[in-house]
Amino acid sequence: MESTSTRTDSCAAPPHPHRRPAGQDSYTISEVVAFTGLTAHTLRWYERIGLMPHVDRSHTGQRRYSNRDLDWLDLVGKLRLTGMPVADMVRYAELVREGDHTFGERFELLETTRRDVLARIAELQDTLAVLDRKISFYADAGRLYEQEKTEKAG
Amino acid sequence: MESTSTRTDSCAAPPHPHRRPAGQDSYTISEVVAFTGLTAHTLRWYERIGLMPHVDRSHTGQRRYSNRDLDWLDLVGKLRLTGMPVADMVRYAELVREGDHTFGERFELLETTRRDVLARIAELQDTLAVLDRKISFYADAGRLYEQEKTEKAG
DNA sequence: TATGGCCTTGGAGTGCGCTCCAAGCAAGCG
DNA sequence: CGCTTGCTTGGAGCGCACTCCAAGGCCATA
Repeated sequence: MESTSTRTDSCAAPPHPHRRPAGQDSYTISEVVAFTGLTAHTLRWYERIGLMPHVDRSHTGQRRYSNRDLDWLDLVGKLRLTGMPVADMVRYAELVREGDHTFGERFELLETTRRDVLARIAELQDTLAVLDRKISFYADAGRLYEQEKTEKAG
Repeated sequence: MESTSTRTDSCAAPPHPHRRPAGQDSYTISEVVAFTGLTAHTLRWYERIGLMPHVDRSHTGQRRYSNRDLDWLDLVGKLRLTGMPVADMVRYAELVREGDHTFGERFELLETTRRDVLARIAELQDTLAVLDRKISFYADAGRLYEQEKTEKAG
């Protein structure tokens, strides 16, 4: 994925149960839809905008995805969850296509993303604290409300 | 904010330096822009779609925001960071307007949001792990690359 | 042979969250 | 008075990330 040389990215992904072994890894678009949760429209759109490396075709011109493609889609899915714009992911894909001399730039892009993710987690934890305070306020208020009703009734 | 009764939400916010004391809390839209980072367009749009409680007006019809409004905007800002759709925030605002009998529903909405935020944090930490693996891969690859250059040169 | 299912394409459409525009009003200043 | 600044409004427009459409090809089964 990251490398066009023999030195490939061996740190890619944990094993997936539905995957076929190397050599027989040829999935139709609808299989990939089932695996990833993306729509076929989105998969084709990713290709159009340059977010996918070249995808193999059958003799009738239909897409045939490889394990490598699935790995890439996993990464894209993760990056998408961080809120990274698609344009930035396309940039990363371009760097991968350009070869090993872009290692440095890829490194920096990932580092920046990492910092963004850390900041995002911090923001969310901040928000969580606010939510927790509000939730316990409402829990207390709810108890008081129930109590008042009982007192009025009794 | 949460309550129309005397039992108000006392757990709202840490002190903000730029705020004026109760009684003199009357901010123009451009002041609120400076405080919140939102645009005036967005502030007016929030009002149009029902995301703001009623905002005071000056004798000439200009908006005058209160500390209470700023607290509300802080909360909205936090919820926005969680990715909560604006429509859901509008729903929450409606519940607040409807009065104390919606406490239960507000509680549930916040609880659901809390769970979403926890899930989101977990996703991001997952992504962080992937990024860290890739980053260390590129760090190693970069070192190897430098070494090769040196060997060729030497 | 025909019917259905799965796939192909370029291009148009959608929903969200803003973002901006045109036209106009009120206040302050030289 | 004219000019600038800051605000008002309804409605149109924009960018992103899809999402869908129309029209058609290939092929297996009845």
